[in-house]
Amino acid sequence: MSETDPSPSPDVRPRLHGELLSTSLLAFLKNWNAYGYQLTQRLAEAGMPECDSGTVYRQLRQLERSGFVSSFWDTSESGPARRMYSLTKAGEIFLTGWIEALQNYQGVLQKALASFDGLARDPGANTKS
Amino acid sequence: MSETDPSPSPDVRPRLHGELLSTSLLAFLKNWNAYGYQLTQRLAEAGMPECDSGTVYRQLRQLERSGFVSSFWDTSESGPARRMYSLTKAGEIFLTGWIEALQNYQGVLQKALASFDGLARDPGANTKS
DNA sequence: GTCGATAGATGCAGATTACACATAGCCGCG
DNA sequence: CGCGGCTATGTGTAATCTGCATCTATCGAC
Repeated sequence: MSETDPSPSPDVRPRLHGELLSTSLLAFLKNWNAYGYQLTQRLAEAGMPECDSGTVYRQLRQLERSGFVSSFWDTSESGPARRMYSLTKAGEIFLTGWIEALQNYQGVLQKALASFDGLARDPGANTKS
Repeated sequence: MSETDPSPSPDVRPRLHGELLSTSLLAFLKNWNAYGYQLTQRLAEAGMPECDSGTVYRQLRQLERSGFVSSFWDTSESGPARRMYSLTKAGEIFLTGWIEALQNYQGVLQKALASFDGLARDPGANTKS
């Protein structure tokens, strides 16, 4: 009971990044072409915590390297040139696969949380197998 | 339409790791004490793709360092000693926060996917601001 | 004693990240 | 005109994380 005090307090806030970030970008790019700055703002609005813009730009470049998005320079508007991104077919396929995997993951979480909810007994003698 | 051929073919399968892996472990440990080997198998059964056992062990040690789980050596059964893990209060709190963040993330995804679904028009003239 | 299954851990090369900082174009203001 | 601020993108670096292979050790069967 006494070790519920992690003095180093290591980042108790969940961070959404990695695949979560890149798939969010892909999702935004579905049905909508946008550039990095825009996506960064949109992500922040949507409630993504602490989205570093540098990371967003690098992720976009990597998504392009992976063939999931394509880009071109847009100089039609005033201001600095923008790199407009759009989702490719491969990106769409990847996104679909990810959403499936995510639903599976959620199912795992919920099943794990629901099992043994009130009856937690000997771990070695569970109902499985 | 012709660039849908990424020659390097970069891993088109979504991988669940990082926070997804660690939170799955936490979820399994809620209401259930277990050791690494068991969790690795459970994860694989649950459909987690490609769960490297080395990574699982390392994640567990790190979760312990973070104060989200605690462990002790269990030598009661026959066979090699097992390191039994259980969720701490901090781990529960973290897990709860993660689930909230995940639901938020899913909301972001779905909103992003739903917007402009059939009416994708000029990206510069969207309804936002 | 040897083999296989169980159980956990580590070394290493490569990838990924957060943070800070750098670049450049445009706008308004005095 | 000069200057600061906002837009927009990019990079350097240290720290972290990952997958794969490999290693140790215990036990039961033969």
